[in-house]
Formats: sequence, structure tokens, C-alpha cells
Amino acid sequence: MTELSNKVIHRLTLYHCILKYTVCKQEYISSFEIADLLNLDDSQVRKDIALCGVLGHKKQGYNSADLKQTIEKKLSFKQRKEVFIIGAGHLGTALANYTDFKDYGIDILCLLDKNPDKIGQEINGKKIFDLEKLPNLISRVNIKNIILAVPAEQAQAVADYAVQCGVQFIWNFTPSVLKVPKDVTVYYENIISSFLQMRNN
Amino acid sequence: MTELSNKVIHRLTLYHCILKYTVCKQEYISSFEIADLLNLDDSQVRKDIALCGVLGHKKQGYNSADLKQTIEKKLSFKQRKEVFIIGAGHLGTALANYTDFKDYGIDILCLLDKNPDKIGQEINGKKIFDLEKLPNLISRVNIKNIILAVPAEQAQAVADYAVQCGVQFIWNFTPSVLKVPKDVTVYYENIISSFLQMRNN
DNA sequence: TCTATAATGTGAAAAAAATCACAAAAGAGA
DNA sequence: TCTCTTTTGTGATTTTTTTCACATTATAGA
Repeated sequence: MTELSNKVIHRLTLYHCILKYTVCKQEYISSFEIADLLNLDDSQVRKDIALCGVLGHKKQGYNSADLKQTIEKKLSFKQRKEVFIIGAGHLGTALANYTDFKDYGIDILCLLDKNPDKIGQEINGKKIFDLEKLPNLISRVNIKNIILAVPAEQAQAVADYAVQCGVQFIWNFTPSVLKVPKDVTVYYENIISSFLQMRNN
Repeated sequence: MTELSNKVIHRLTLYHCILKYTVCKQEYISSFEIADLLNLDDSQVRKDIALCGVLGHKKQGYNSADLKQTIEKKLSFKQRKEVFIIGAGHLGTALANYTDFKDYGIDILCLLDKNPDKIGQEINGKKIFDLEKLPNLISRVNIKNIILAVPAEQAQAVADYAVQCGVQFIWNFTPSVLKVPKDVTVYYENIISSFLQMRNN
């Protein structure tokens, strides 16, 4: 079982998006159809699919249901990752409301915020706790993953606090680079960067 | 003036995030410092910076203010792109509230939605119009760019309508692949794909 | 049953990206 | 003033990714 590169994972995710909608409409899908929708080279699509171990059928293409399911397995949609969202502002709220997350293995346990008006409220069935409760929560459920969705100015300070509480993994939605110890992983989600790339093309 | 690749743009955006915070604290920053914060190779940082045309100083590094400003120029932060947000749900609302956008050249004109309860309301000073008004708006301001932030099930139908109204450019925040004519550009913003890449590392 | 063709699967080549390695030089400190 | 060190700038190399090209073959239709 080969490791997939990020590029391949990204494309497979897009193939899966296509399959979600075509699977009930067409039994087979060809590499040309997929390539055409995404402006890719068809041989690349075939190579990506080959990495998943799915075999196509000459003159027909790939079995949609089979391919969809295999991508899900290969990308481990069933494997769970539980996270706290820190920051219950607009972005944190949008993420907490993003119901698709669970289909891909993302479980949002609850939100944390410093704003007393927000503490105690619920978003999409998820409680908002006082940020001070983070150590309690971590020791109780032993989850050390957070989504950071606070204003950029507060990002470093909140990250420092989270790290101090034992957080090991930060999915950073703020447009800021975090200084963290070597054993803590930060993954940058940067909408601005996407935009600038987009504009450049 | 060389074209920058998407990878370079992505990294430059992150360097800029660092500079935003260090520029007032330290006059010079070295390729090693940047590389260390982002887990990159230092020579790569230097090559990226060289592409911007910024010269460093031996034994000191790069002038922070100069580098920051040059990145802004190179990535055209000042160049504006005006967009409508289609979908005033949680995601659309979060995006409309994302005040940083304007610093990077993104101007959100207004939102559009089909929900009568939302039409007429305002988010962060931006009006929510009836989606039916899209043709009027397009002809009035001649902006043909949209951010698509509707539920995935509706994405294709709404995209079809938008294309029919003359939209040329779609920044697609829904987890779905859109079938559009060849002259329409779709740019996929896929949080799920990021997550799956992240998990794989 | 036969044939034409549309699709796969995959080596080979090309292009792009990342890493390595090191000369050069500017500044710090003796 | 001299030396040592730190950091840049950049060729060369390696690795990764993409594209090209085509042999193969299963199926649809005659």
C-alpha cells in the first residue's frame, strides 16, 4: 500500500465529489469524463485511480459505485478525528454548522470561547465552553486536536495557551503563522493564499 | 517579471503572515527564521524571495519592511476583485464577515439568497438580495465573479443559473464539482481535501 | 462471428519542484 | 585591522509530478 501524495489526495477528493452525484445516474464513468470536468489530463486520472487499486473496464470506464467506495476506503473516511473548535465567531460557527464534516471523519466535540455572552450557548448541538475549561476537557476526553478560528491578532496567544494545555495538533484557520514547539503540528488553512493563487491564473 | 507558481504564491503568503507580526519587532529577518517557523528548507525561502527581487544582507537577513512590502506588490494586494456571495447561510455569512478580505484585494459587494427571511437583511454592511436579482446586479455593476456558498445539493443548479446570468468566474466553497461551459472558470476551495491531506501526513 | 473502436494501463520523456552544496561577502568581535 | 562566522545567492542534483504515446483488449454493433 503506497502512500498517496497530497496532490493525489486532493484530486481523489474531487473525483469523489463527482461520484457522489453521478453514482446513482451512471453505472460507469470514464477517465475522460472526470478529466474533462476538472480540466485534467486523462492519463493522470487513470494513474490516480490505479493507485487506489481500482481496475477499469475497457470501453466502459470505471464502475462508479466501486470507485467511490474505494476512494472512501483509501482516504479513510471512516477513521475519526475529534476536535475542539476554539473561537465561536462567524468562522467557528460556520465550521460547527458544517454537517458534511462527519461524512469525512471529522467530529467536532464542542466549541470554546472567551466571550461570556457565548459561553453556555449551543451551535448545531455543540456546546460553547469557557476557554478556561480547555485543560479539563482535554484531560476528560484525551483529545488534543483543535481548530483555531479566533481573530488573527489573538491567534498566537490562544495557540500558546492551547499548547500549554497539551494540544498537539492545530488546524489553523487564522491568517497567521504560529510559533509552536517542535512536537506540535500546525496545519495552515489559508483562504487568502487560495485567492491569490486563483487571481494569478 | 517571472510568473510565480501556485506553490511559490502559497509560501509567499505565509511569509507575509509572518512579516505582518514581526515587521515592527525586528528590522531584519533571515531565511532560517522563516524556514524554521514553516518547516521549510532555508534555500527554498531564499529562492522564493529572490523571485520577488528582494536582496538580503549578508549576516543580517532581509529587511522586514521591505520584504513585506515587496511581497504585497508582487502578489498584487492592491488589485481589486469584486464578487457577489451566493448563499447567505453560515458559510456565506462567515465570508461576508471576514474583514481581512479587503486587505488582499477581495471586495464583497453583496450577498444573494433565495430565503425570503434573509432577503433585505444586512451582514457586515452588505445587503442580502433575492437571487433573482442576479441578472440586474450583473448588468448594473458588470461584475461576473461569485463566491458559491450554498448547500452542496444546490450547487450545480445555482451554478447553472449563475452561468446563465453571465457569471464567468466561480469560487466554489461547496464540496461539489461543477459542470460549466469552457469559458467559465471554477476554482475549488475544498476544506475536506485539506483535512484528508493533513490526516495523511 | 467478426471488426472497429473506445477505453484502460503503463512505460518513457518532459517539466516542475525541492534539496544540496558551496563560494562569496558583510559584519561582529578580538 | 584582521579573522571568524553567519548569512546570502545560486548553480547542480535529485526527486516528484505531469504529460505523452501507444500497446492492449473488451465490448458494441454489423
